[in-house]
Amino acid sequence: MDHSSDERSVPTLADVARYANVSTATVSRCLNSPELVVELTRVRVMKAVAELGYTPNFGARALAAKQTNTIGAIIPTMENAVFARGIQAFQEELVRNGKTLLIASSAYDERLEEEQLRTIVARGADGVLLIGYDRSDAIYKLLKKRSVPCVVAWSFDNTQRQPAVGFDNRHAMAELARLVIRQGHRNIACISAPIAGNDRARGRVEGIRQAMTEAGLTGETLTLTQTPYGIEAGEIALRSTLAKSPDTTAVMCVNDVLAIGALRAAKEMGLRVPEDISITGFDDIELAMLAEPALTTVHVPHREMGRRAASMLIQMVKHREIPESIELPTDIRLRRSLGPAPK
Amino acid sequence: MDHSSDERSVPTLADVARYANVSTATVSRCLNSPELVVELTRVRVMKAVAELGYTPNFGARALAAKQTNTIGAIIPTMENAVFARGIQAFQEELVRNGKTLLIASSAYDERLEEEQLRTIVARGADGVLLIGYDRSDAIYKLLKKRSVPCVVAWSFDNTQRQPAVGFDNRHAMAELARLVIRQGHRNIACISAPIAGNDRARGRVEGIRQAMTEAGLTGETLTLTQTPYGIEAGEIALRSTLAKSPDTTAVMCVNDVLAIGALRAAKEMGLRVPEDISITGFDDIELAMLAEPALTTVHVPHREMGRRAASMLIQMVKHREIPESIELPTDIRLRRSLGPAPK
DNA sequence: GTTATAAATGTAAGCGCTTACATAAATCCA
DNA sequence: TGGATTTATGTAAGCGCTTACATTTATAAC
Repeated sequence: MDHSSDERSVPTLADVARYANVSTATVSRCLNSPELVVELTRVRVMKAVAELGYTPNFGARALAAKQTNTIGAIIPTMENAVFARGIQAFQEELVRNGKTLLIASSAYDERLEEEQLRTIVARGADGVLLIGYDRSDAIYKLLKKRSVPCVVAWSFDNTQRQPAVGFDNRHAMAELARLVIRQGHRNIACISAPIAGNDRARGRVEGIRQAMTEAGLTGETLTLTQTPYGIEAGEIALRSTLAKSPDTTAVMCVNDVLAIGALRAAKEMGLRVPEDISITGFDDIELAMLAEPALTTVHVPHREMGRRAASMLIQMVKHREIPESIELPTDIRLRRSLGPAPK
Repeated sequence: MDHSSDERSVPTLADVARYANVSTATVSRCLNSPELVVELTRVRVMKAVAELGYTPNFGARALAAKQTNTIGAIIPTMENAVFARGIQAFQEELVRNGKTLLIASSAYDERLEEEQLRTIVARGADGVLLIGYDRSDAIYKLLKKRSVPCVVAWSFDNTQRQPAVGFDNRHAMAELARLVIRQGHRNIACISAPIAGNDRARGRVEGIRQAMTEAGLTGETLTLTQTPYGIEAGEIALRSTLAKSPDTTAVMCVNDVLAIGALRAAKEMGLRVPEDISITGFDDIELAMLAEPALTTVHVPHREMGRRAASMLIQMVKHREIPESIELPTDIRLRRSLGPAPK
């Protein structure tokens, strides 16, 4: 079978030490703080490392050093381009700093998120990235108890204490809603992801409400439809929205994917966008620009968010201090899908 | 300083053992092979675990058990929706089996891939997922030396020895090319990702060539343009393709993203698709159906691929045997972007 | 050339867990 | 009922590394 422990087997620190004729401590130092070892020795040791093809055993290292150089991230799903992009940038920044990414997805499920966090913490992640603030207290407590630094991304709210890198969802959406209202829309509907346990979606919906109130649209209520993620889900949601409120002239979606679905459903129903109905999104994924008509949406700097979240986390791990949260700007991309309200 | 059994610090196995008044071995058994422990004791131990909030230390466990329950994956980039989707499914299947995903991205760079693999292996991944066959021998050797099981995804080629879950890129693209040729196209061009070190792209290009040869299109040579990934890159590539070969009537792209770019450039240049020029893609991402006109492409079951790759890897880790590779079917989605060749 | 000081290396004690082996308790069978 | 099994638990030896501390060697200061 596989007697993998011949002389062929995986070399250990001790093997390298023997081969280079030094102590294990010296080898360890060559690897971790080379400046403590005189050049001559260091060269000899490195040669031994190379010749034996030695790679440190992670478990042993973690055990002895109480540091894993691993950062965990729990995101709702990678299938959402927005997260995929942010996480890609996050990971690149980690690698640049010698960290590895441990990844898990929660499928927008709070219980699953907690479970995943437990395994990530048990694996000794030095820090964790979480999406949005909303989650059970148990999670924050666990993090605190194990003193694992944590940063929140995709949200920014200065009433919250968690360090975050994100943007103000409510504010960004309110801005867009004001624009919609300025176009004369009064019967506005919103298609949202489920807002329970999702402060990003909730913030966006609240933003619309806020803008409506500001504009004195108090008689009209906002027609809100909650739905899962996906283009098809957006299509269905538009139909049910129009069934509920046939007078709707503008549909604001909390993300571009739902908006694309809504756009499609509108076309299928023979409605012209934006002449008969306006539709807006959020995120500004590539699709937004490509849609027909192109989608008015809120642009979010996903890559920058990922990158800065990584830096922040690395700082927190290194210096054990709580940094200032970072609020990133968003801006509105005005495109054809938003037009004046029909008479 | 920290007498590790204060109530404040992280509890260890020994703490649990003391609390439950059993030996550490028994606690360990309760956690790993509960059937070896009599119910009464087990209940007591589990209660202790819960009350102390104990979580096993991963490093220690890995060190002692020589198993990490971690699976690594190195993908070119998560920003490509195709990989994001496959990896999401891969990860879900891992979690279902109690494994965690360690993820890295290579940015299509062979050297980076090797480096990432080293760190993943050093972290004791029990198995690794790689995309495509093409890579330096050093990588396969490393894997072999450390006897880390590895499966290749997104490619299937029964002349290769690596276990794989994928599809035959060449064959799938040849099929599509035959269709294109049957529509009367003779001046065909291809926009591809760089084919060096990318057997998927290369296979697809070869598929086109093969179909052309079969059809006796030997005089005509295939105009090949290689370009990085991205919609914009696709646009630029189309322009340069048409500059090189103005007679081109069909442009086959090796993925949908490039095709979308090409589509857009064609429109900008005032060309009608498919009346003036036909364009095809590969992957069948959501965008393909949404494009105007909708994109003819090859549908690939990305999620299934991810899921089955995970199962295969788990089997390999558990039973230490080399499984049969799995060839997944692809099928052509005929949509408006492909039409008969103009006169 | 001492001796004090700094630099380089070595020694060995864990880190928290698993598991082979030893021991004790429970069950079986003639 | 007493030994032979079987079942449950305990003991303790590592797993491969880091690092405090001890020791040796080089350098500086006089």
